[in-house]
Amino acid sequence: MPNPTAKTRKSDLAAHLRRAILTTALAPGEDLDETALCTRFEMSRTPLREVFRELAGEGYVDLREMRGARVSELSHTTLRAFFQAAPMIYGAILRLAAQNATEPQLERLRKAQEEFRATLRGQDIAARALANNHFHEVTGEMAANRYLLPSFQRLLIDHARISMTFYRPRTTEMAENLTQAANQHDTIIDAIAKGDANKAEKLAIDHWNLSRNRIEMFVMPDALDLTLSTARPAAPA
Amino acid sequence: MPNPTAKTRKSDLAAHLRRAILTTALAPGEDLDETALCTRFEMSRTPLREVFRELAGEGYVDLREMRGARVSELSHTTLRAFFQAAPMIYGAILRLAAQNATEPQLERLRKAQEEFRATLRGQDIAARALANNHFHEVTGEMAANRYLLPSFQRLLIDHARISMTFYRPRTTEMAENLTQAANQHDTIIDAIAKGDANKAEKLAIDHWNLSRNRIEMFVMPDALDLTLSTARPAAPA
DNA sequence: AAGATGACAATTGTATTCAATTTGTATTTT
DNA sequence: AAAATACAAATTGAATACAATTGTCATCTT
Repeated sequence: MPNPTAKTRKSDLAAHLRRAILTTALAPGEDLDETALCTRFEMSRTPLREVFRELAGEGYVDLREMRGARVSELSHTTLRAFFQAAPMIYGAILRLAAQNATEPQLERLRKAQEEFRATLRGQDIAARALANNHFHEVTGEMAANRYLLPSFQRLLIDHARISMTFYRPRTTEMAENLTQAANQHDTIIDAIAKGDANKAEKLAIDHWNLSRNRIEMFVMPDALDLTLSTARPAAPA
Repeated sequence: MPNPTAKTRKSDLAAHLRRAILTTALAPGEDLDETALCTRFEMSRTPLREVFRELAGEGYVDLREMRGARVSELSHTTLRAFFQAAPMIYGAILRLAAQNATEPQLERLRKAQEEFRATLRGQDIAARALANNHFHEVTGEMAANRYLLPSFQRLLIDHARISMTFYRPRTTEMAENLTQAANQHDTIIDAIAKGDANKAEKLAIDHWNLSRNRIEMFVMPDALDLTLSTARPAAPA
């Protein structure tokens, strides 16, 4: 073998791009320079462009005719679609996860949660977003439903990016919110381990409601704008 | 322009493959020969392989390392996942469609339904599957939710293929079942036109239950195999 | 004769080259 | 001076040539 890295260069590049996009190191809408990445990862344009198409299929990037690849957009309007779909999809994912999870998968979920908690003690919000993303990806695997997975993974991509955009905990209130999320992860693990599908589904919905509150705290710093949220329960005081 | 077809060859190939896969002219699991398709569509391997990756992202084909592309599998076990996900996703799609549909979209939906009814009078089951597929794709557009769409489109792919595999109406009973499906399409159009989200969601679930019954009529000619469907209402006598 | 080993053929992946399209810039025209 | 057009540079798409991998068949060994 002439180059020991030859075989993994493509997956390395894909992994790198995924991480960079999830952490918004590559911002939504940013375009990706083919030639720059070619030199950086020491490969020709052909395999690189194949990686682009692969990532496009997963929802990480958009490909435009004769106009190159760019990181998929994260517009204001997609937030609405996001919170419309997220509770339902994730409810279904956790319901199925509770029904189908294997012991090795559960072990990996516990480990993912451990690593997520570790990031709570630090200040690296990118690491935190990735750890949280990984936790949820494991639950997606557990569900083992090829029809739900593509939607779920798109939700996870944008969830990570929304986190990076909005969740920079400044107040103690928001820090508490994070701890609460971690606690929810624990109860989710518990429900899956017990095979309690109904509880798992309910916990999923709670988890996303918490997420929504956390975003609303940021998007609407005070209760000035009442046109968007009419009759919702107030964020936890 | 040296070749007038040059620009559309890729989309032509993609469209051809999609149709062939939906109608099972290309059977699930069948491998796709690169060189054969290259000569058939008069293009080099580079753009062809890009089309493969594109279709892989949409769920039409599977790409295996160093082992070529093949039409995505449709195993017996996926049927279970299919009917677990379909009612929920399609319920959500029709709910959103009722909320968001525009008048031009409604017009296209009515036209799609007309064409579907036309296929009921003929014997071309491939044309029927494609027309039905198109009807549902329009509803997917109406929903305009980028998170739900990828799952929905995968469901539609396999729904078309399952139709081609199982729904060859031999008995009058099954022909009636098809007419019923067409009638449901009409009521769905009505609910969307009126913006009745609750009704649209309910109709979606009914529609898939009818689908499931139709499949069960075929998969289980008599009630011998009870491991898959335990306590469900019997198929319409 | 059965299994293993190695060479060859077929297929897939990558690099390079060439062509077509877009974009930015400069010049010309009004 | 502003706008429009033409030209050039940069970027993207496709084709061909080349390298690496896999699978098959034949031969050799036990």
